[in-house]
Amino acid sequence: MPPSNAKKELLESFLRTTDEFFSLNEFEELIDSKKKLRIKYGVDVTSPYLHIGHAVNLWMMRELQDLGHKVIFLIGDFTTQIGDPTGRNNTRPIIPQSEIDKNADEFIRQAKMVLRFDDPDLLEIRRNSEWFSKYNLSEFLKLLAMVTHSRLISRDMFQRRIKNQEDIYLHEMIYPILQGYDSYVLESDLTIIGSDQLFNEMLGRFYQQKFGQKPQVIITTKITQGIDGKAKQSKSLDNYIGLGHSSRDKFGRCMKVPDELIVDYLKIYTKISIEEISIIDKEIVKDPMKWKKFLAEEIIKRYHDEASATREREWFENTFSKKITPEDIPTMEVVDSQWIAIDLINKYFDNSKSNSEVRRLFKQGAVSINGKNIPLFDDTIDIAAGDVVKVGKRNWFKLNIISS
RNA sequence: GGGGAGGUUCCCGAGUGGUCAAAGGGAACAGACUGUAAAUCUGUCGGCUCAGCCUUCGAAGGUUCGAAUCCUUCCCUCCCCA
Repeated sequence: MPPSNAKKELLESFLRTTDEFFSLNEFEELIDSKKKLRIKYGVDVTSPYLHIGHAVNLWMMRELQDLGHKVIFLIGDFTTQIGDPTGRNNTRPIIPQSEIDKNADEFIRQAKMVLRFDDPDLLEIRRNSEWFSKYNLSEFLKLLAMVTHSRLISRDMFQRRIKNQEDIYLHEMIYPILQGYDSYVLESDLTIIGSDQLFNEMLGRFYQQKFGQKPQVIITTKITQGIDGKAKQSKSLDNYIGLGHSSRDKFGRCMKVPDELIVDYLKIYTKISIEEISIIDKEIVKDPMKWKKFLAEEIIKRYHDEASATREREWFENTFSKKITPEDIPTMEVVDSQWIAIDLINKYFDNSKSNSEVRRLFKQGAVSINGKNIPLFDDTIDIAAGDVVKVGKRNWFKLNIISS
């Protein structure tokens, strides 16, 4: 039987962002089976910041949703109490339940930018405390009896710690077992993950087989460097484009991406066709900025809309290329029309910067009013309503004088 | 239980009695340059009533004219042995 068009399209689309299938054959079988798939999407809600890297996985799931498959959005509220040791060279702090709930809400708010949450046939929300909080010890021991110690410590991360003579706490070793068991409980057919989760999800396959279930297919996705061109995107390095960022920030952050990364970003983070990207790849040296803006617009279109994309591009061009003071800047209301320069700026920053820091800004020539540089922080200046103050590259505000 | 190493400014990491607000790197910020919030270059990067003063080097005491550096106690982290 020749592959259907839909399947072909799906595979092509998936190949673009897939690192590895475990296995491709099994995946194709799943698609061919015409079965409504259950896609496990397990979430660690330690910190609720989704970036466009996470969203790569979400978009793949969204594609499956659009074909009628169902995402099981699994909040790992129980396992979060343990803390996933993945990628950590030290033990993760444990966060309280109230925090977990709050984070889960925020997480969902962001995931909604990609996944459909509106149809219970396409998405259901579960929590693994449902089964683990009342799980009994003898059952648990049976689970443990199925896995050997050497299998668990074969994990690269554990190996690293052993090599460095660092501690491995027992609950950390249990974590993969619990995550794996989730797959069995949810009868997962498929899960789409970062490659760092591979070991845990492989245990899912293991347990499913042990319990007579068909093992889930695992798809790991490609990872690109962060916007600083270094490590992968992360909150702590602040080198990510977050789903929670405003469209303006998304645009700016895209512009921060090193030129060399533009093509990779187009491949992974947009739906621009591969053919078109290969043309861009050849063109790009001539005018990297043009294509970086293009990338930024595409990304904003994906999470917001076309109008925002255009608006932010224009804002960026006007503000940074043409150096036109933007229209939509905050207004600061003041009473007096005569100020010591530094007091005015301090008022704007509202104690978020120290006096020394603000003085430095003056010294470095970062402060201007209506385009005229104010070099001395202790100058007395006369201001009028409508005056525009600029501090550094990205801070502007307008003055409004109110009568007391 | 025994032995050893260590806790330095946002991060990494030098510094072992004065020349230390503390090297170097990273991050960040500013300026220049640029078609980019890329790259590159330069500068800044504890606080203040700022050419001076004040507070920092896990905590508290002590020695000294003078301590991040020496001593004492305490707290914490890591490693080894049993």
